[in-house]
Amino acid sequence: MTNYLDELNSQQKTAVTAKPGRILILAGPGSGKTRVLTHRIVYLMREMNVSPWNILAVTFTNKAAREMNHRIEQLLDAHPRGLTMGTFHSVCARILRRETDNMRHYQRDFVIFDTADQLQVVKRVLKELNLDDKKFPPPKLLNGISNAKNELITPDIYASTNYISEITRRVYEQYQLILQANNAMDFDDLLMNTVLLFKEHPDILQTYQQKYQHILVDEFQDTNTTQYALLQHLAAQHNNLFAVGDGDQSVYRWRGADFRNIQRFQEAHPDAQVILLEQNYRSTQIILDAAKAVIQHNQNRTHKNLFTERQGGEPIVIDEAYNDLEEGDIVISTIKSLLLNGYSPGDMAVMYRTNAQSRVLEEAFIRANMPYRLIGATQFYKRREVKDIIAYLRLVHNPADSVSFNRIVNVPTRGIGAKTLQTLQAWAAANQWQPADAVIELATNPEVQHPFRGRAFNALHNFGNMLSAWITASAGSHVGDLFDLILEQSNYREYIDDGTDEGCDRWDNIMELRGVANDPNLTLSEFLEQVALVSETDNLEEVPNSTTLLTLHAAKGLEYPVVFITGLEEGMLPHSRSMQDAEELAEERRLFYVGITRAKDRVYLSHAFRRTFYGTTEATTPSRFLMDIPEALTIGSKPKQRRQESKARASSWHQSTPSWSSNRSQSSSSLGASRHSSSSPAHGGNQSSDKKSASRYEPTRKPLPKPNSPYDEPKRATPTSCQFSTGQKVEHATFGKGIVIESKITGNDEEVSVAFNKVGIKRLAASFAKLAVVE
DNA sequence: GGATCTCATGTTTTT
DNA sequence: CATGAGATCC
Repeated sequence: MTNYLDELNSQQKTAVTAKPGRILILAGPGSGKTRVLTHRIVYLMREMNVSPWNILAVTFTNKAAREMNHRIEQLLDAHPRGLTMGTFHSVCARILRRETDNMRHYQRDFVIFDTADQLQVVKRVLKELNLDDKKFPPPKLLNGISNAKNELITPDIYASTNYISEITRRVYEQYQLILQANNAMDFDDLLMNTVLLFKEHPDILQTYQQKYQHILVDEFQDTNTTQYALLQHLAAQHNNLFAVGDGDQSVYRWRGADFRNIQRFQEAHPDAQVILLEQNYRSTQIILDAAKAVIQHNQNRTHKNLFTERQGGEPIVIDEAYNDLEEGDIVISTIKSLLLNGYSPGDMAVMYRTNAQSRVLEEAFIRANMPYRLIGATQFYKRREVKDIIAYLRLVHNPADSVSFNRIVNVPTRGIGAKTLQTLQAWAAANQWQPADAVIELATNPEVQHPFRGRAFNALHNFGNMLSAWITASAGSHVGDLFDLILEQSNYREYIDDGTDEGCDRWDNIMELRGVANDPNLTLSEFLEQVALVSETDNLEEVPNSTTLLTLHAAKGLEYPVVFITGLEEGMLPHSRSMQDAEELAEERRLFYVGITRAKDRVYLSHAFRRTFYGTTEATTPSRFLMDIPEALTIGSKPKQRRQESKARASSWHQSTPSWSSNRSQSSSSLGASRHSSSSPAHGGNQSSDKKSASRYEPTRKPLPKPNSPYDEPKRATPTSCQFSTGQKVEHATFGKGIVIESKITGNDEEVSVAFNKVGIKRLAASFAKLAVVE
C-alpha cells in the first residue's frame, strides 16, 4: 500500500498527484486511464485526507463502475466505505429518489421505463392526437424526444422549425404528461430531471455540491449536453472535476454524446490542467503505428504522441475473401493456426460493424465446432417472458404504471379483451384513476358504480382481487416470495411453458430471473431499479475460454491479444449511412481506430469481394480505411483497385497472400481441425447470450462447402525433416526465450513444443511461429 | 382470443 | 433474407 504511486509512469503520476481543481486527462487507448482514476481516488483519500463520502466517481457502464470499485478495494486492501461510484443513470436515480418530496410530478416509488415502454407511450400519444403512425414512425419521434432530453430541452422550450419537429414537440409534451401520470421516468429523464431539480432548487444543489467535493468522470468524450451540465452544476462550488477521456474514441455521437465537451471544458476553464497519457501498455508498435495512421486523417483533434515499449511486432494481416462465407472460414482457419501457436480461444475477438454480420461468422464457428461467445444478441431483459414478469412486479410496486398494466392485464388471457379494456379506460379516466386503480376499486368496493356486467365484470373483478392481494403481500414479503405468488396465481407457467423447446427455454429464463429476485436483502424497489439499469452483459458470467464475437461499439474498453476486424468494405465500414456526412465519416474512422487499438499482439483485417445483404449478393469495394495503413506495416493483399471476378480467382488471391496460404492449408488439413476442436463442445459458445440462437440457426443452416471445395488452395508440401531439435534454445516474438522439448512432423507441418521461461510450455507450428534459434 | 398471413423494414444502443 | 408488427380470418 505504501508504494502505489511507484507503479505509475511520469504522466500517470502527474495526473494522479495533480493539485485538485479542474483537470482534464486525455488518455490514449491502453494508456492506463482506469489505473489513473483508481489511483487518483486512493491518492485523494490517503494523501489529501479527503473522506470517501466526499468523492463521486461516475462512469457510463456498470461494468466500469464495478471494475473501478474492485481495483480501489485492492489498492486499499479494504472496501472504500462511503464512496459514491456508479453510472450517470444510477447516481441520478439515487438523487431523484431521495428528493421526490421536492418534485412536483413524482413520488418516491417512480419506475424506470425502458425503450419498449417508451414506444408504447408514444403510440398512445399518437392515438390521442389522432396522428398517423405510418407518417410519423414512433421510433423516429422517440429519437427526437431523446435528443431533446440529451440537450436539456424541455417541451416548453422545444423550438419547432418545421412540420415534423412541431409534431415531435406536441408528442413530446403529451409523452411527458403520460410519464408523470404513470410515476415513471425514462433513461433520459433520470439525467434531465436531476439537472432540472438542481436548477430549480439551488439549496438542494448546494447540499450535493457540499457532499461531492471531488468528482471524477470516466469516458468524458461520451458525455452529452445534459451530463455535461450535471457535472458543471455539481462541480461549480468546489471546482474539483477530474475528467478522463479520449476524443479519438468517441463513437456515440448518434446518441447525443458530444466529444466537443472536451473542448468546451477547456474553453470554460482556461486554467484547467490538461495532462496527456501517451504511453500505451497494450499494443505492439506496429499496431499502434497502424492505428495512428488511420486516426490522423481526422480533423480537429488533439494530437497525442502514442508510444509503446513493445517495439516491432507482428505485421497487420490484410486479407480478401471471395465472399462473406469465405471470410468466416478464413477467420476460423486463422484461429486454428493461432491455437497451435499457444493462443487460446478466449484470447481472440472477432469484430464487425453491424450485428447482422455476426450470423455468417457464428455459422462458421458452429461448423468448425469452435467455442464462441456472442455479445449483443437478444438481451435477457428484453425477452417477452422476462418483461411480462417484470411488468407484474412493477405494477404491484407502482399501480400507476399503465404501460405495465396494459402489458399483462390479459397475459395470460383471462377474458379481458379490447372492448372491455376500452370501457375500463373510459371509466378509469372519468374517475381520475389509472386502470389498475379501477380494477382494484372494482374488486374491493362492492358499492362502486361501474359499467360492467357478466363475464367482463367477473374477469376484471378476479384480476383486481389478485392485484390487490399481491400489493398487500408485497409489503411484508421478500421479492422472491412475491415472485412465486404472482407466478402461481397468474398461471403464467401453463401459459408460457407449452411443452415445446421454446416454451421450456422461456420458463428457464423466468427461473433465471427468479434467481436474481431471490436475494433476501433486496427490496422490490431495489430489484426493479437494478433490473432497469443493469444490462445483460453486466450480469452473465463469461463463458470460459471462447472466442468473442462483438460489434466494434461493444469492443470499446476491452482488449484482446488477437483482434479480427471483418467486413472492411465501403458501405459496411464506413457504413453506407455515414458516408454522406463528414462528421459521421470521422466517427466511422474512430470506430475502426477503437477496433485496432483493442489488440495487444495481432490484428487481422478482412474484407469480402462479394457480400450478401438482404438476400442479394453484391460486389464490394474495399474500405477506404484500409488504404490509410502504411504498406510497410501490413502483409496480405493490400487492396488497390477492385478485383475482377473470374475463374482465375482461386489462384489469384492465394498467390498474392503468401502468409495466408500456409496458414490456411495447414488448418484445413487434419492438423488444425481434428486435434484442436475436440476440447470444445458443439455449441459451447452460445449458451450464454442467446439460448434461442442454436435452434434459430439450425433449420436455416445450409450445407456449406467443406473446407475442401471451391475456394480451397493447393496443399503445401509436407516438410520432410525437423528444423528444430530437443534442447535447442529458441526465441519467440511474443513468448520470449525458451528451450525446445520436442519436435515432430504432424500433418504437413512441424510441431514444436517449447518450454518458455516466462509462459511455460507451448505447442507451436513451425511454419507459423517465427521461432528464432538462439546462439 | 388465437393462429396465420402480409407487408415494411433493415447501423451502432453504455442506461 | 428474416424479423416483427399489424391486419385478417376463424
